[in-house]
Amino acid sequence: MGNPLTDRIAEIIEKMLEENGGELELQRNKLAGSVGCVPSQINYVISSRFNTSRGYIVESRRGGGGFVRISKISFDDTSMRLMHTLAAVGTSIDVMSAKALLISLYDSSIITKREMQLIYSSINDSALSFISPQIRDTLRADILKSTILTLKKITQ
Amino acid sequence: MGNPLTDRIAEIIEKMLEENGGELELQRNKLAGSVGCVPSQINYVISSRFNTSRGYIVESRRGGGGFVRISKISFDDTSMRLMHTLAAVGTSIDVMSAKALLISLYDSSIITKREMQLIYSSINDSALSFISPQIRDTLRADILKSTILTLKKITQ
DNA sequence: CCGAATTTGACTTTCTTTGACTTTGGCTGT
DNA sequence: ACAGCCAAAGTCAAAGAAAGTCAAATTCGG
Repeated sequence: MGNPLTDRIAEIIEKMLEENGGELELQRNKLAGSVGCVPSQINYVISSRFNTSRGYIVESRRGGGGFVRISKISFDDTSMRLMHTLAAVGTSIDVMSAKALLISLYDSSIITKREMQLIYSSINDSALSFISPQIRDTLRADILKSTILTLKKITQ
Repeated sequence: MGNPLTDRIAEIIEKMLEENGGELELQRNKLAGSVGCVPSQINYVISSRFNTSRGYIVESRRGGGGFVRISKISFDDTSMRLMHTLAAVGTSIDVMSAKALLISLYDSSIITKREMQLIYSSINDSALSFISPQIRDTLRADILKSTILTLKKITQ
């Protein structure tokens, strides 16, 4: 216990997210200052608690006026199906299985044919040919999960 | 948050562009004065936000009565446009530029908003966080090019 | 005690802001 | 015509402002 820093920071962020309807923009150094930790701790919290597989989308910008934007993807309607798909992707997925998942989403009219083709073009082996085969499936899973989460976010 | 100067100036220019049907002539020092910044800041905004890869053409003249003319490129031919975009991606591309290209394709009605968001989700830093930063931009370019080629194939 | 999670900080990268200096073009007086 | 002045815009590099990365050190749960 000791209530690790990470948990306290995660709580703060969750609270802010709730107050802001699931989306917030924070300044890494400000938050670190107010909590009294080093800035990179915020990165740790975000990558360990607000990552894609937990249903968050994170964007950021450096330099003057920089920020970190975190948005939570809601868990409601059609998204049950998408959550299921997300889980099916797991931490690693091969081209064939990925294609099958996409076809199945298309069959259920969750994505259009065009969208299916576009998504497929971003995860097939030729798009990722530059990446070594050992980690290609992991990367493919990451990309696919990011896309599915976005789908969840924008479908409604 | 901090809403950097650059963004405010870019917004002003965008608004003027819209009001003028995609073409405008401004005076660098006047604009700088009215915004309250140093003149060269305007150059920074223009080169970082209104460059060729974002689909703008910039011309200017020095001396008395000088001006900066910014015009938005309009491609009537979709396939031409996609080839241009493909070239703009090159062998490596950062998130900001990639996003700008996608927005520009959306503005030209070549992709839908949903498609823009989906493609973006497959190339943003969080999707590729597993990949080392040194090669991330190269991978991003590969994925984006693969997607654009598919777009070219399926857009009749 | 071991391995996983956390904490820390030095270093890197990206983006923005500023200002000193340069270049260009038009105008004016001769 | 043209020399010189002035009014623009351009260039570039340094300084500043954030966020990101990485790995060593520490702590925690089993």
